[in-house]
Amino acid sequence: MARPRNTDRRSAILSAATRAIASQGLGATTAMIAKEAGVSNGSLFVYFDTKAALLNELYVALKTEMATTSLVGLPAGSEPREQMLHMWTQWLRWATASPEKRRALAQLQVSDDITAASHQAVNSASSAIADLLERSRAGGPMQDAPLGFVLTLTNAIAETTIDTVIREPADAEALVRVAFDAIWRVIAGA
Amino acid sequence: MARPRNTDRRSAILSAATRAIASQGLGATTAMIAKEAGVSNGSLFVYFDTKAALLNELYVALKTEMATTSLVGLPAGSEPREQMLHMWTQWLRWATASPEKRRALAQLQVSDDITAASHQAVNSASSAIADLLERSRAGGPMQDAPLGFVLTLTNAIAETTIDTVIREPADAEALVRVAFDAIWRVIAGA
Amino acid sequence: MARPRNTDRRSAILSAATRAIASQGLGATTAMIAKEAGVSNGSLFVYFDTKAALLNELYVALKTEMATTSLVGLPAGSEPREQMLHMWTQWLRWATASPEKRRALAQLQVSDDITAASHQAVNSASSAIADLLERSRAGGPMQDAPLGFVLTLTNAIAETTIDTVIREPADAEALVRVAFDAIWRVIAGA
Amino acid sequence: MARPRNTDRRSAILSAATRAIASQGLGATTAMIAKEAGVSNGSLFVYFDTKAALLNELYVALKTEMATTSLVGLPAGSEPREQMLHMWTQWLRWATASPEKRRALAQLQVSDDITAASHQAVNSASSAIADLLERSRAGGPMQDAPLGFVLTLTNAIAETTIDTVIREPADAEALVRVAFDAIWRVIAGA
DNA sequence: TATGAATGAGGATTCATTCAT
DNA sequence: TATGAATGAATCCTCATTCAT
Repeated sequence: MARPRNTDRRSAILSAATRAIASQGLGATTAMIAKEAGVSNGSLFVYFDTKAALLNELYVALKTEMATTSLVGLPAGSEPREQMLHMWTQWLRWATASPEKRRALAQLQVSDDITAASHQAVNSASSAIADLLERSRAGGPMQDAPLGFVLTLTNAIAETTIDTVIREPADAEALVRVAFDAIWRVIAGA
Repeated sequence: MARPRNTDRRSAILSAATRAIASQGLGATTAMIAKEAGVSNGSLFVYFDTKAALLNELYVALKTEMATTSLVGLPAGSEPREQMLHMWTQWLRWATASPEKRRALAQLQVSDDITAASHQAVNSASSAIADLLERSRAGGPMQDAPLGFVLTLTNAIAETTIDTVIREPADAEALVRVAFDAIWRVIAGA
Repeated sequence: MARPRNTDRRSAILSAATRAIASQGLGATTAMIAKEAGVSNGSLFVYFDTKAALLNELYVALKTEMATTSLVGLPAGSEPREQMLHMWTQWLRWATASPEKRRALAQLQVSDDITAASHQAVNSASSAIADLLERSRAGGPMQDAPLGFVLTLTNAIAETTIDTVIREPADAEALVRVAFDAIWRVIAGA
Repeated sequence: MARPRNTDRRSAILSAATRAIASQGLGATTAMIAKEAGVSNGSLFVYFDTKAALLNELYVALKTEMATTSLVGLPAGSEPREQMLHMWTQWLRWATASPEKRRALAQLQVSDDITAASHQAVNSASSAIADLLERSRAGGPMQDAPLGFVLTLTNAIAETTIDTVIREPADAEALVRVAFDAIWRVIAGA
């Protein structure tokens, strides 16, 4: 049952789940999600074996989308700092343009339902980001730390920034610049 | 008169809740918690009106304990960096010594059951930390950012570090040092 | 499409509730009612949002049935006394034929769970009875009393009679006749 | 444990139960009642073995008080109608002066917790009333009906009247007179 | 005797999942 | 395939009653 024809329905459900989780948290019921998707209760289980399966798939989809979007139009030949800044800007654009996706993702990230496999899948999906990070930290104070740590760290800072911006969009621009400088200091020193 | 209300029981429940939440997540049932505390199902509700009330109290207790412990023996006259380092060390010591408290706290932090009042209570409990942060960033690149942002940012970095250390305690010492330098770079520049 | 919602099931639950309440009182649990109806615990809540909702619906259904039955075959052109006697006879027939309905109704009538709306709904359902009562008391000693009072009074006498008849069916016939005369004396004098 | 010294406490509890039941219905918890009585939870069970025991005792006490009060100052040598009128007046005075007792009694009367023994006890307590009723109906249309039936019937009419008066005290006086005439018509004819 | 802490058997309700149509 | 009715285990919480003090 895991992959029937109608792709629209699948994504309708995933999209509904995003909205439901953003507003109700992980406690959003499958009934709510189905209703939000304009689909029957039972249909949800035609497309996803389990609520957990839905959650995992949504997590991977959201995180992958985020990674992909962040890399769109990356200036190929530029310096790492330039590229990081580009990524950072894209990332924030995505998150502020889709606050519901961001909120849902934040919830999913800490859920016990997300399997190690999903976390793994996401990691490999963001290998391009990892590469960029690798190049950015070369010769810097973080060069000997585990790459995973640097990744998570960057992610944590980014998410904190995003959440602050979403909550108080007043001085967003300034804040975003300050935050990028902070990230760069973390990764590349000075 | 009557059997006096047993303060041990209260803390037994809080402590059991910590363990249960650390291992089962916020879905840990009141029955589990009561059993783990060696207390009857109904007794839990003698001490806490509601599961949410228990969660909130636990959150405040844990976070306050973390803040208090981090400040124990703070070298009064020293430079901000010295003091931050001290706090950082203490913080990590607490977290690594009590991984269950750390895990429970991580879950509680994102729970919808935690009221604004509890978050407020915690904030005021950690005002000393805020002060230290304020002094540390003076004249640095973060001096104009909202203090709350700097606080959350520091917190995020710390927690990421702690989680990594807990997961892979191999090169803990080195990692901790690297992470502190990163934090200092974020807050104070250079 | 899907399994159509079974109307029998609804009435099975209502009917089971009647029996359960007749024998156990309003404390009859939803579990008992569901079991008695040959339905799962959860199904009860598919048909009734709440135990209180079930109770209210049952109350209205029972009282309406009682009113309707009492009016079946009412001799249209007859004198009020004739009509009242007819109603009285039908009423008693219904009550003695369905002692469980009568007992359940007695309990529901005094329940705090029955809303004003339900009481209202019942009132309008028994407007034909009210009309008959109005005609019967015309020119009699009760002509200036509030109609609601006369209605409740009649109801109280009827129910007392019914309960006595159900408890001791020995001289039912005589008792019923005596009681009717009493009612008529109350309403119409002489 | 059924009858310890301190009579004040006993009656404090009974009185508290009256108030609690009047306002909360039979669902009033023993905790509520104890608190209302200014007595500890556990003490209630020193005086009454069981909640049901408390309820039964309260029922008997209330009903007995009602009967006794109704007979105070009964004009000894008068005609039955005169005596009935006196009783009726006293009864209504008691009920309107103590609406909480009346409300509690109404609830208790239909409770499954009240044993047959309690109902029996009440009957014998109101034997004087029964006597009066017996004399009143002599030679009338109710002379051959079971005495118990006539008693319950009278009671039902009285209670309906009381409830109406309590609910809408506007034309109380007129209503009370009309109702008495109705009762007398029921019992003694014309 | 008086207290109120402690108990644990329920009780109403929810919800992921199954299944008849 | 799509539906939504049906399920029943699981959950939080209540409350009469017991018992240590």
